Formats: sequence, C-alpha cells, structure tokens
Amino acid sequence: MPADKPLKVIYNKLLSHFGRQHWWPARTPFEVIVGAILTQNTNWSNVEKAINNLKTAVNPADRDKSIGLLTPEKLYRCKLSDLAVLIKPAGYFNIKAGRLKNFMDWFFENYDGDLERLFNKNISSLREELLSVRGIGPETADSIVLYAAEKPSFVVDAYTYRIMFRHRLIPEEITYDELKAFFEESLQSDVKLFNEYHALLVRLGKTYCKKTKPQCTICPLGDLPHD
DNA sequence: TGCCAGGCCGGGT
DNA sequence: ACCCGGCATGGC
Repeated sequence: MPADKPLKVIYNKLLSHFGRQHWWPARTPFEVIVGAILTQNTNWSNVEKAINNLKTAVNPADRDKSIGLLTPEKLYRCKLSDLAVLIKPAGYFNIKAGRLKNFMDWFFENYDGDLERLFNKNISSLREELLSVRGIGPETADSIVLYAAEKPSFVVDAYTYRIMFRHRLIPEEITYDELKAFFEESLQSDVKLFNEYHALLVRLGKTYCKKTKPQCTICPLGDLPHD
C-alpha cells in the first residue's frame, strides 16, 4: 500500500485538529461573489460590516424602497458613490466599489444578471470569463467558482503559499497557477474537499502562520519540516 | 502603536 | 515578463 500523498496527510491533520469550517460564510451564491471581491487583502470581520451595510441599506434609486442591496438587480442599480460609502468598512472602498460595478455591468451585459446562466458553463471557461473582469484576479475567480458556482477549482491565497513554503513543500518562487495545479493534481477533484481544504488552510494561517511570526512550534503540522 | 488582513491593477523597467 | 507603489479600514 502506497502512503497517502503529503497534501492528503496535511488535510487529515487539519480536519481532525480544527474540524469542519462550514465555508463560505454567506447566505447566497451572490453574497459569496460580493464577499469575494470585498475580502481582497482584507480581514473578514471588516467585510462583514460592509456586507451588513449592504443588507440593511435602501437604494435611493429604487422606487419600492425595499431593504437590502444583496441581489443582482439591486446592486446593479446602485450608484457607484452610494456603494462606496456603504462598503467603507471593508477598506479600499473606492477601488472595490469600482470592482463590484465592473462585475455587475459585465454580469448584466452578458448574462442578464442571471447566475444560473453564468454558472451553466464548464469550469475552465467560467474561470477565464471571470478573470476577464477588471478587479477579479485568480483568487477571487477561484473563490467564486468553488464557493458560489460549486465547481472544483482549488483556491490559493497568501496563507496557502506561506504555509506550504514554511513547511518546505514548495519553492519560494512558485506561481499561483503552479501552486493551484500542485493541489489539484494531488487531490481528488471534489468540491467538498476543495472547499474544506482552503477553509482549513485559512484557519491554520490565522491561528498559527501569520506573516510576522516565522517560528511556529505549536502548529498542528509540527511534525513536518518547518522553518 | 505599528503592523496586518482570505488581492489586484497599472505604470515603469 | 517581472517589479513595485497604491489602495484604506478596523483589530490586536
């Protein structure tokens, strides 16, 4: 019997140490998309405040004055400047308001604001199309594909890179696509697995593998090589 | 208090 | 093809 691959071993350790993470922390696929853009280089607790603002806001441009902007139609009709104020707690609010608008414009122009239509594509063309939107890079695209469309695209982020590098499992100069391929070639292509694995890496990173704290003696992966 | 957080873009080499 | 500055708030 061949031993399990290192990435599978790590997954099992993380899962038994932390338990299931129940990602993505959102109620609807559309909310996942908005959150994915808002959380770029930003603490999730700040994103929650911004999401909450969007949930409880009323769009002045709407005639019905109903509560909440977290539907495609509502967000699409929201002015850029109103959006920027609402998402302020998430940081980079001018940039991110523009990115949300870019996505919404593209989404309505090409898919009439219909998520079913957008997600009714094969995984690679969905990813490519998302990447063509200004403000959606590889991590955001993969997050949308995995957590909103629920297709098996492994999400790489700063924690993934840092954890893998510190355990000497990857070279320092590896690219996003190479690291993504490393995971996808080592694991079964399974939405639930990719979902849980990325969430667990983020959990590990937040807990034990922050940028300034190179030494980690109590990491649950401690028996692996470690700098 | 300064540093960090679930990136990405655009301009300069 | 890289490299780097800019973008910004809230928490520890």
